[in-house]
Amino acid sequence: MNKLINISEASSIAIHSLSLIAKLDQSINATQIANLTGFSKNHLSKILQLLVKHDYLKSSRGPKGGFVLIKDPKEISLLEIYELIEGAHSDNYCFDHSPVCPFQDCIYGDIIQDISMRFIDAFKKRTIADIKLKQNISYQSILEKLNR
Amino acid sequence: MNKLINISEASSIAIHSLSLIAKLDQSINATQIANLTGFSKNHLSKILQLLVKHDYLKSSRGPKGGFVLIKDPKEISLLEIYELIEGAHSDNYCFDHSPVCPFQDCIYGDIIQDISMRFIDAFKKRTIADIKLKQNISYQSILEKLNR
DNA sequence: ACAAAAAAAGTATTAGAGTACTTAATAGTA
DNA sequence: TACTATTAAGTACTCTAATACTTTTTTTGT
Repeated sequence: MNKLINISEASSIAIHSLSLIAKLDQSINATQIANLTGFSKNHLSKILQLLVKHDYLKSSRGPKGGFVLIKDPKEISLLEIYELIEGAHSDNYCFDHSPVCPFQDCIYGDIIQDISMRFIDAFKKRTIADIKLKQNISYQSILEKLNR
Repeated sequence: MNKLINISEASSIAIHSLSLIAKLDQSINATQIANLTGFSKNHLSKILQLLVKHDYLKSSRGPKGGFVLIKDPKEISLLEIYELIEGAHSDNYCFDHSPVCPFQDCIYGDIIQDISMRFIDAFKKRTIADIKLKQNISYQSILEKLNR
């Protein structure tokens, strides 16, 4: 199944992981995050490395190691994470092929600009702190899972 | 530059080509379309083949060969071409990894559904006939270019 | 010091899009 | 009727980005 919007598994992992880590006041390791979210541990690890390198997370190695958040989740927008992973994006859908495109305006009409704008707006406003755990999933129940 | 919306060069070629062919009452070949639009002739040819196979175009080989439209352009929506090329799309951005995702609702909020709906609506309404040539580009001037 | 755990770094595989090349069909011409 | 040029159709290759896997390094508890 093709996706209309380009959101790679990589950015999905980044946003999920940050949200989860933000809810905890102790460190959590890659295996635990993978178990809780269902992403592959390998891929997840790679993304977490990136988030460490960009100063969203602090990592510690060895037994009892793991990751903690070192930024205020209210200050982390989905957009900045999305762009960190996917790179900056453009809403120019002319493929730069034709110096003399014979068509008036963009053949797609205004829709591309319209929805790009909406997406960016929404992802700029929404922060990691806005993402909530299910109500029946308590901090307690997560900790229990971690220790299995 | 990454694109927010998944529109491959392939669907762009399909929509551009159909629109151009729709404006002509004589056949036009792949080289000519490539010259007018700036797409690579190779890629373009491949896409035109697909459109022939799906009964949007009729092709003829040999000298004076080329392509003509065999459907009413008012009846061809951008959506059907888009989906023909890209495949059916899904707006499920849960990557199907976790049977027990710990998050409430979708972490992205409602934005994905919202803009998917807008996109589909717009692409369903807009047809090949709606795509206009630039005002200063006449049928005549296209024909001139064709014969260079 | 040693062994186990964990992150980090490096390597390999895969899938899809786009490209290049080859084959088959057609029309004009002599 | 055969020859040649032209054009679409078909096939095979390449390149890249995303994801998966493996090895190395660091750390901690005994």
